[in-house]
Formats: sequence, structure tokens, C-alpha cells
Amino acid sequence: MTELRLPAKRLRGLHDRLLARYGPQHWWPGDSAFEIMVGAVLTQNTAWTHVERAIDNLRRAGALDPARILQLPSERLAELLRPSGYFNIKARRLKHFCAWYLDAGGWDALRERDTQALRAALLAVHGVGPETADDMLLYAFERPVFVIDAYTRRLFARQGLISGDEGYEVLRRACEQALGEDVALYNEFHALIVAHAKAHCRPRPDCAACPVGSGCSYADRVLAG
DNA sequence: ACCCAGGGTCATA
DNA sequence: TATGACCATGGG
Repeated sequence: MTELRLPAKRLRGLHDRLLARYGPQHWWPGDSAFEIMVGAVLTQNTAWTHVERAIDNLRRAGALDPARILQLPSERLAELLRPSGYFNIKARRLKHFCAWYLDAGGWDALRERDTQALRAALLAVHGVGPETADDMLLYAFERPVFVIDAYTRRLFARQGLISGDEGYEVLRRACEQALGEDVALYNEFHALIVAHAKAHCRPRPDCAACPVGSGCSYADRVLAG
């Protein structure tokens, strides 16, 4: 396994500047652990505002529940999920997840499992990849798992902390090792990175042109201190 | 009209 | 192992 060491001070410094700029984010939006996990699936490559509509559709249909979701005809479920995009795929993925969730004994049973077993089980669910699993582990199960997403990779790369082509697991372990086991810190850090991306993901009048994807040189320069 | 979103799977080489 | 195609709506 490739080792990667991250400078803890710079990592914490970045978090502190983000926190000072954007304030506490109070993540994850959602009223229950199950709702958080549903949101984690639905937000795959999708803007959160669109996910909210799909979740609202589920709630109004009385279907924000694993058994109810499994009972819905796939076409009906896809219809409810339509605003979140990829609705056919996500309908399948949600059903796979709900089947696993109930088969595993539901929340009360799952919450007793240790983090490594939970993570492996989540990754075995069709449609749940590393980021989705880690969203669930951190924000629903409140386990010390650092979430790596495209924003994190881009920002860290542009901060000169990483090269950017590291594998997911390498980055995750490096962040966890540098920051120590801290659920609240992981929670806030990832939420702040998303807040930063949302605030500056597109060129603005006060931004120089963005040389890397949807990154913003203005924001990164400010955060560099 | 274009770009892209809080990814993951599958086929191909 | 490593790219590429594919999924699909809706906001900027």
C-alpha cells in the first residue's frame, strides 16, 4: 500500500481558514440517519438542491422508509426520483440499498457493527462506492471516516498538498492519519470544502479565470493565506 | 447554447 | 490498471 504523509498543520490551517470564512455548516442535511443515507445515494454527481426535491417527493409519497421504497414499482420510484437525475439508475441503487438495510436488521442492528465491517458491507451494495459509503459512515453512523470527493482532491492539489492522482484509499488514510480520529472535524471539514466549492465553483467578476475545472484561483489564493 | 453537479458501474485494451 | 461510455435533470 502506497503511503502518503500529509502535513497536519497545513491541513488544520486550511480547515480553520475555511471555517473562519464560511462558518459551521451543520451537516448532513436530513432528519434521520436513513434520510441521510438516501441522500448520499441520490447526490451522486448531482447538485444537492435537486436531491432535496427527490427526497421531498419520497416524503410526500410516504416512501421515506426502506420497506416502502422496496414496495414501490420501479417506474413509480424512478418518477419520484426524477428531479435528482439518473432516476432509473438511482431507483435501482436505492432498492439495492434498502434491501441490504432491511436484511441486515435495520438501523439498530447496523449501528452495532464496527466501522470496518460496516464499510465493507456498504461497499458490497450495488451502487454504493467509496464516497457514498463514507458519507454514510461519517454523517449517518458518525464514524471517524474522512470523505474524499472531487472537490477535496482538487482543492488539496491546488494547495500543493497532494499531486491529485492518488487513489481514494491513499488519500483517505493520509487525511485520517494527519488529523487523528475526530468525527466532528471530519464532518465540518468536508462540509466546508463543499461550501467553498459552491461559493467559488464558477468564474465571478472578482475571480481570475479558473485554470482547473470548476476551481477558482481567487478563492484558492485567499485560502492560501 | 454550453458546462457541470456533494459518483458508480461496466465494457474494453 | 486504466481510460471511456453511460446514466439524465436542471441551474448558472
